[in-house]
Amino acid sequence: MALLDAGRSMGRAFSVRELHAAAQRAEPKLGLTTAYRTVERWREEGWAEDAGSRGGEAVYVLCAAQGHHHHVVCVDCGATALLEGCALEPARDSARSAGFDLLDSALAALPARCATCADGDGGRG
Amino acid sequence: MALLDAGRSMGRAFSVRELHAAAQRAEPKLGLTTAYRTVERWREEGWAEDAGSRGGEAVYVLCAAQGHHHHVVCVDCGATALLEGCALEPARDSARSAGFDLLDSALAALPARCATCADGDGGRG
DNA sequence: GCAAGAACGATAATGGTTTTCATATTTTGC
DNA sequence: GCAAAATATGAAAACCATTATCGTTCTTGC
Repeated sequence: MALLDAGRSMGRAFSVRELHAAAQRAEPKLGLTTAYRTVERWREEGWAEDAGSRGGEAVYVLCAAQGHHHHVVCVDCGATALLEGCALEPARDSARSAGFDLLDSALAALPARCATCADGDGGRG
Repeated sequence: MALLDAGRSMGRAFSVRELHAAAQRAEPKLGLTTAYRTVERWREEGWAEDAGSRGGEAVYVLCAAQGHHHHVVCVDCGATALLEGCALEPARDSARSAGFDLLDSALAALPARCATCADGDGGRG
C-alpha cells in the first residue's frame, strides 16, 4: 500500500495531508479521504500514535515497537526518538497518589524539540 | 472581569465555549470572540495552559501556581490536580540523552483519568 | 460471468477557530 | 470637560482540518 510506504519513508511525525502528498507521488489517484481513513485504522490497530498537532493539523507517528513505549517528537520538524525504559513511572506514581491514572495512549508521543531545531534554524523549514 | 470569575469558579479544565457560556450568566452581552481573545492572552501571560482537547474542542486550565509545575487533567470530566515536585525529570533525562529537550509548556497538563470517571459513570456526563 | 460486500475518491457538510470590520469604550493631552 | 487617538468589543463572515455522503470501483466466492 502506497500510504504505508510513504509513512515508513518519512521517518518522522507527519500530518494526514503530508502523508497523502507523499503517497500521491507513487499513487496519483489516491484520495485524501482514504488517507484519513487509513490513519484512523492505523491508530485503532496500534501502528500509529497521535503526536499532537502542528500548524493546526493533527500529526501522527508510525511506531515499529508494539507494547509499552514512549516517543519524543520534535514539535518543529517532527523528528522522533524512542525512549528507553519507562521514563514516566515517577509521573504515573505521582498522579496515582492524587487519584488519577495517566493515559499512556495520550502520552505515547512526548512533545519536545530536537537539537537541530533548538539551534534555531527551524529544522526542515 | 466576568471571564476570569467564570474560569476560577469552574475548578476544572474548560473549553472556550464552556468558559463563554459560564461568563455569560454574569455578563449576557459578552461575545465568543472576546472569550477566545482572553484565553489567548491568558496563555501568553502564563495564567492558563493548554490541556489538550475534548470532543474536538481545545481545553485549558487556569493555574494559580506560577513557575515550574505539572497538572494532571481528566480527559473525561476535566478534573485537575497539581503534581508535587517534578515527576518528569527522568523523562527529561531520557529525552536529553536522545538529543531532545522536553517542552514543559506542552506538558503542563498531563492527560489522565480521575477515579470517578475510571469507575465508569462518565463523570459529569 | 455474477452477486454481495468492502474499499475508494470526489464532493459537500460540519464545526471549532480566526479574521474582518464597524461600534463602543478607555486613554491621553489640553 | 472636550476632542482625538488608541484600544477593546461583538456580530458576522471567512477559514480550514476533519467527517459524512454517495455513487463508483475493486474483491471475494461460486
